[in-house]
Amino acid sequence: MTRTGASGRIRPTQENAVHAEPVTARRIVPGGRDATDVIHGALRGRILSGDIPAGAGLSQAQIAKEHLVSRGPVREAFRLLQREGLIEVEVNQRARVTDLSVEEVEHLYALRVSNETLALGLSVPRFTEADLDELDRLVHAVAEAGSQGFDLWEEWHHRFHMRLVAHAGERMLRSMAQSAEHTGRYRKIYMSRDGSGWTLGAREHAELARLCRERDAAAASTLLARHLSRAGLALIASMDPTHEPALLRAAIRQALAAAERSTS
Amino acid sequence: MTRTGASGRIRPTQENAVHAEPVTARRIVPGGRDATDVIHGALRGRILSGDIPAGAGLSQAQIAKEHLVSRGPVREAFRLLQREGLIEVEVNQRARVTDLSVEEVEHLYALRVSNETLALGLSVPRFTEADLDELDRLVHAVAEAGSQGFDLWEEWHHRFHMRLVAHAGERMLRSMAQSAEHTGRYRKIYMSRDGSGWTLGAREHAELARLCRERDAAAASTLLARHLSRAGLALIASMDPTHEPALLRAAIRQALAAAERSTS
DNA sequence: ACCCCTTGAAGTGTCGACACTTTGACGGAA
DNA sequence: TTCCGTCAAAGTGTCGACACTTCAAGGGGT
Repeated sequence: MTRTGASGRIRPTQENAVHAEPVTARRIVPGGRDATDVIHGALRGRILSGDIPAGAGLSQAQIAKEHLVSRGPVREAFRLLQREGLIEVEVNQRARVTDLSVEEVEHLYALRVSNETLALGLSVPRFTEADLDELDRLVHAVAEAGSQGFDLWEEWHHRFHMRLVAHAGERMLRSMAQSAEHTGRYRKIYMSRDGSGWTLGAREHAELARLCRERDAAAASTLLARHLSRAGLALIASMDPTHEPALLRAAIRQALAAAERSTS
Repeated sequence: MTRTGASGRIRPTQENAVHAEPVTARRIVPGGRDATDVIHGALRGRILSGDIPAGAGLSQAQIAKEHLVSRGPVREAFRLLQREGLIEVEVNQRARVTDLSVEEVEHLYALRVSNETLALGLSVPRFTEADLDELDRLVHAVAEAGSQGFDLWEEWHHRFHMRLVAHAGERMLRSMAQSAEHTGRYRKIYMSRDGSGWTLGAREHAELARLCRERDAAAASTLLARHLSRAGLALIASMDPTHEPALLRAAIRQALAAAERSTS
């Protein structure tokens, strides 16, 4: 391979991307992507989509060969994935894709319910007209993407939910995005694709957008809490019907109590 | 420097640790620390303690020289710090220590209030006798450390709060620990060391431990919410008296409403 | 005086090489 | 047969080297 050299930003050669990551054309301008970012994104996508299953082992050498880079950037990408909780790394051993337990999925949803309802309460009074229009557009995009496979739907669905809490500040956003992505991974594996969940979700999305436009923070928060908790409880039940999601139920109670109180 | 070679776990040579990280003897056995971990820990400590101030630039080469390693491990440590939000990195430019805005501090506290009260509610019924004894011990340790400088106090204080929510699962714990550490950084800078905050905090810690022992989840959550929110509001006020912490107030309302409701 | 260009030092991204560890297969002893 | 030591292959942690980028200081032309 030709030496790319320093800051050796990866040239868009045909040979790269052996795994041909579709890479949904995110932010072209604001901040160059180095090899680490490319590999991190590729692996993250493959893990979250289930392409690389939980428990699988990842070898630095192999990933490096697949992407035609040396092991340096791969190691850095691994560290990012490790921090995100997507892989586990022991010194001198191959990295392994993490396998979330029912309990962890439950906790992830509890965090989502608690944080996203909170953030939504803050966001509603701050939405601009442009935000609200964007929300409506996303509602339609999600509905349309629903007929074109899970991955695309998940992508738009995720954007909708992130937009909903966009005014909560970058720090909270990152925290929430992380939980949301993790749950997405398991949704794909456990949820059936053609249940009533989709159409029901679509209706709730539209309703959420409407409540935001009416600046009804309490109602919107309540609906979001129900929306998330129903999805979470269904996912948990499909993973292990005997598991009793105490924390998630507590989070739901907390969110509903807060919304209810804010109306009075 | 002698070649350490592969898996080249850093030997405890005298020459290493130019910066003589005191490294509070954390987990000696479970998982060897490689160079990246050592450097990450050292830098994290120096940033959180304020030794390296916000806005400062960090050069890979310089850090590498200080720790007598090559730039490889330093780069990996930087990735970790970046993901934790402690430094910002642009391609081809030196890393810079992040400077949190009042708003971000507020959001961090909002997350803490929301998540930690939730987690405490789950933990209270699950505490073992050993847990409760450990809590009492930590209460005393915090009080004692209070007379020995901020850093030590912060260390024990942090452990107390983490113990309080220890039964919430590793995933939630990590999320909360991160918020807590960030806020700690700013507490050191902005809070006066010898105010009433310390003794007041100590009394509340003891009270919290007592409520846990009595398995009064609602009262404990309420107290924790007040404890955190008072600290947060004071810190925010000292950073920028004109800032109105809407989100934090919302989080407090949410937490209190949830606790109140769970009693009825 | 001002502006542009060169230039060199400091710094970054990446690579290939080397020392060491882990793993699993093989073969001999019990 | 089962168990344990041997040993090569695969894999990991780290290093020094090189290509490239950034940035600020200086010098020449206008």
